[in-house]
Amino acid sequence: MSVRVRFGPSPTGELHVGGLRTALFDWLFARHHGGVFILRIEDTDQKRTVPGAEDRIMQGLRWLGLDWDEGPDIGGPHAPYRQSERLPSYQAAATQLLASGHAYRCACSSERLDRIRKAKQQAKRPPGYDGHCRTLSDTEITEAIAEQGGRSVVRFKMPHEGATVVPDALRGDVVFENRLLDDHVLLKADGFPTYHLASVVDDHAMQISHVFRGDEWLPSAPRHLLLYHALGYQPPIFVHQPIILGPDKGKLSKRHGATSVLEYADRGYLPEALINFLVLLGWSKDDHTTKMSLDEIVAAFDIDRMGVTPTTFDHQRLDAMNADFLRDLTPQQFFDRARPFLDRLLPADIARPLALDPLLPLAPLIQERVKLLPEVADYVDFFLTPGPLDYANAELMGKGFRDNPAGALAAVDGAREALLAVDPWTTEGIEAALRGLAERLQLKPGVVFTPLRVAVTGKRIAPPLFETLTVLGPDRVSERLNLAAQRLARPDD
RNA sequence: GGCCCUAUCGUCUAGAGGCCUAGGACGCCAGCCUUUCAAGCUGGUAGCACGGGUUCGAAUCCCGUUGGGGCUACCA
Repeated sequence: MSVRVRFGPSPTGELHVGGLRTALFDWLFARHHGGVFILRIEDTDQKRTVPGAEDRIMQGLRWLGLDWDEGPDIGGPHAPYRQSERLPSYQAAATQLLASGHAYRCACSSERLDRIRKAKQQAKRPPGYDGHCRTLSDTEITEAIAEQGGRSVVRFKMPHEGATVVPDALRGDVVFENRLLDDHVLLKADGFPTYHLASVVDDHAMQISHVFRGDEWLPSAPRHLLLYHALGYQPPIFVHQPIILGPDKGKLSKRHGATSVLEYADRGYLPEALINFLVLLGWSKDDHTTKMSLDEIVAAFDIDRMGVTPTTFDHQRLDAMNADFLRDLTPQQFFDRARPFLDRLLPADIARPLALDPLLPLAPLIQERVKLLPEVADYVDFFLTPGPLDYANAELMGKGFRDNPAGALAAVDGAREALLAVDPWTTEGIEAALRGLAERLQLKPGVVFTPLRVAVTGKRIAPPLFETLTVLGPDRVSERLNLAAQRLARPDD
């Protein structure tokens, strides 16, 4: 059987991690089996459809590199791939079900529906439609519809007896009592289908072989299965994945911070890290692998190693993974990725385009210090800024020279002098000179180096000192050291 | 309330009756290294929800309890 899977987001908002994980598994499964990955927009709810959402969903998928073989933008053998453009096929299916006696028209008003729902809830009976119109004769229902101003829906005629067995690829057969299922709506009054009808009709039309979806769909799976039977279709293989929980163990929602995929891009996560993290939420390669390239994942991915237990989204783990992937980048790749963030974050007085090439030697040192791309700004701004650095004198003294400007000044002056003799200007030469200085002053290196670090970077936390000085160059170093010396000589300012 | 899913360290997981005095990773703690911060290395902390079965033997199979989650729309 050829593998054909679809991701069917509904354009009602952002693509969040839950949906993304489903898309990822779809994509991986298709790629692993050399199958086809289809993007289908499920916009059957006119009221909730958000303009622009479809574009943003596609942007998110593209950012992750999840490319589709058939979709609304590129077409395909089963176009269109937007459900709002496939209305005739759902209407045809509804007509077929009406004719075969598997469905019936219903003219109940929403007021009546609300009323019976509330009554049933109070009576501790399962809510759901009571089947009022199911028993009406043709003339009666025609009359009722006329009374409602011509509005009607089409409902599925659930069997009152028996059970429906849903085969799930992850948990085996799941049994549902038919009598507990109500006559759900297939075709709404506005002529649009519900998810139930639309997905079944489309999955059949598009020859979908496997349906991956969140397990919140499991309770309605029997409805779908029964629909397949009623329409005479061969059902696909269902794979209901466990859902992703938020840190509070509830269903992941907007409340849990960045849930939109694009927001992860904005925050400086690498797509490869997000993918690696997400795929491990509900799937494992073996008993020890935690880091994989996309190719490795595609090669190893399959249903047999998917889990069934709900998983919690752990930001710390994502961050650690992102840091890990960041370190694997080459210096050039690293800056290429960081550049958009630096453009945005660095002060305007730094000329654009940013001259990052001279900093390339520092990249590995920065890479092992950041978890997210925006943090790079803090490690490079002092290399690029044209003006004097902004810092407090207390910073300059650090812990080693606390309330001791004279001590700090001695260190700075000593460094100025020691550095004068460094030629050529190399990391090794600088290190030798400054270590020599610390020895002469009979102070621990850390004590001596702190004022120097603050003088040249403006901060306590920075890349390693010697490399920083190397890249900064003798002129700027001496300029900054002089400024620091001046400030220390006037402790009151 | 009803129905469905589910239950291994705090988190993600390995485990498909003996290989388990339960393995890996993130986190956390300690030590080493050390010019700040990191990274790295070493070690440590911590778990089979509970109760019954089945079996020579159960984290693994069955039943129940409890916990967690989901669904219960003319939303998806």
